[in-house]
Amino acid sequence: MSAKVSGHPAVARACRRLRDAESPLPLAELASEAGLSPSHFHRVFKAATGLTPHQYASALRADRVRGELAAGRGITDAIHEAGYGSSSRFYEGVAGRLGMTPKAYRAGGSGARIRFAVAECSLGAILVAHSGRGICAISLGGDPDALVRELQDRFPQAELVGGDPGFDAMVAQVVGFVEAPSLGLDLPLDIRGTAFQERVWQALRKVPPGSTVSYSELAERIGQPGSVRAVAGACAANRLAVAVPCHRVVRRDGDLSGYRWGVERKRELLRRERGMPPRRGTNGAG
DNA sequence: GGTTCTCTGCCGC
DNA sequence: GCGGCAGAGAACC
Repeated sequence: MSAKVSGHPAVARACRRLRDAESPLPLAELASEAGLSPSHFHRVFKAATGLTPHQYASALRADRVRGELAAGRGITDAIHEAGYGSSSRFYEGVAGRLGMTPKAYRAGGSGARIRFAVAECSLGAILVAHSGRGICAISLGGDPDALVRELQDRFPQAELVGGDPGFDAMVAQVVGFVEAPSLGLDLPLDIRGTAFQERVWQALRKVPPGSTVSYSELAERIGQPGSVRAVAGACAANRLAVAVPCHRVVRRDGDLSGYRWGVERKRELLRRERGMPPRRGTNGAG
């Protein structure tokens, strides 16, 4: 277990440097501060964080924009404050980071179009939502209406489009994946989180079906053994059931801990992934 | 459109 | 574990 986080104080320091830096830091500079060659530092950093230094830095910048926008700052100011040299550069990459324009983001998703559908699977109702970039929500529950309300709460201003017939094939693919996670999901995901959350989610996606990790193990895997609570928080913030397999995180003592979509569903997912027969009475439906 | 930087794979120590 | 290099691709101007 307590896999020692192989000599990564350098990485932690680099992360702090990136956080504090006003302007982008070149790889060579980070590496020399870490006392490593650029190529080796790059490898070590990615192994520890799940992101390359460059990806990590842009995730941080996007965090800052989100923070500035959430604080009600003007869009141009927010982009500038976050460390983007020019707004055109920000807009080039923003679709990927925010999933929508800054104006739309600030307005709670207004103008964004989110297609969704609710289906039945063996775990009850399942909602799948797509932002145009990728799947932005997969949620499970007993009551389909509640799932839709939850989506609406999350994107209060977005235009939610349901019942799109062209959407069925994709939903079927997601349902198939939920029924058998080991098959993998061959669809792009629209994952949106803070830099830290994205690291945790990356690490989660590397946990193979049928196995579990503890929160502290996960914290070690992202190179921050002291951040167990933050890791648990990031797991809890996951919006993509099964695709980001937060159900594979359990307490060290074997306790299942919690699950956004119901601890019974977590139990059932884990049973299936271990090749055990499905249990009756888990799903709300039949 | 050219240059610089990033990123990865591979090999050597 | 670490360095270095090559080649492809992305970022930047």
